Amino acid sequence: MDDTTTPTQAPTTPQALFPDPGTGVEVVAKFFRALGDPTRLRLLEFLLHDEHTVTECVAHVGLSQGRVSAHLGCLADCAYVSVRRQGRRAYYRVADPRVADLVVLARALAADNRTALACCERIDAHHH
Amino acid sequence: MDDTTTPTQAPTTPQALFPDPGTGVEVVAKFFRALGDPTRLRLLEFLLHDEHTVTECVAHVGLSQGRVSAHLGCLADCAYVSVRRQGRRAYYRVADPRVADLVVLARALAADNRTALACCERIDAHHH
DNA sequence: TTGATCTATTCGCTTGGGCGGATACTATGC
DNA sequence: GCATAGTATCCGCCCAAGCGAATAGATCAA
Repeated sequence: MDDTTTPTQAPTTPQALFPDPGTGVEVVAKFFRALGDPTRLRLLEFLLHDEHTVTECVAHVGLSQGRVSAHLGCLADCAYVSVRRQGRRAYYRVADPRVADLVVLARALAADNRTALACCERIDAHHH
Repeated sequence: MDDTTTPTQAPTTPQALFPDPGTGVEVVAKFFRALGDPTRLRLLEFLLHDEHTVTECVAHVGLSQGRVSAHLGCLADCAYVSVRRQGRRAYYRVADPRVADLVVLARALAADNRTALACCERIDAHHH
């Protein structure tokens, strides 16, 4: 699905910092935010290795089926994962190999500063 | 899935997927979450090019001084930026060159799927 | 068909965290 | 000394979004 009617990029954003300023800060922030939830990040890393059904993901993260389904849908919306439907099952997997690069890079950075990160109370990885 | 055949691995986390599984999912998610806010992402990209004082950042994003200071503190806690104090001023800048790589990679991925991303209502980049 | 299984969506409930405004603290200038 | 500029922290307010439970569809098995 491509927006053939619109020109190459949106003329609305006032900043021209990056090669494609058409993708606004809001959208990129939303993209990052998708990985800002521990459950979704755990699911994504689970799907980096093999494709899995929703039920398998539920068993892996231990949350309610509805929640897991919504999280997977979110990851799919953000194109972190793709879905393959077969019968009544849905098989999710990581679509783009660059996703793994992104996670590895972030993990490397986070690991180098994990002490300071863990102490940061301004963001409290909200979980029980 | 044959997770029943669990070979002896990390005692705390059930997954041994990455070189450093010691850095938990919670911490990495917190790391991503720091960039999940449009204001912080805008500030980070502003600081990718040159170092800037808090006042300059306030002028750039147009929010209250207290908010901007807190955001910069958050970015510093997560080691995205470093601070240099001189007199009564604080100069912030991006510390690690890998941070630029991370942003560029994420922007490339987000740009490739910006249409779907923008339509994702499960995450509503919460901003007026 | 009927019933079981698998997935997606909706609904309250609750909390994390962004916001401005007020305030505290420190360094410079007069 | 006092005033001002620059920064950081605190305090309510309020909404995005995570959670489980219930429910709705859709597919397979008998």
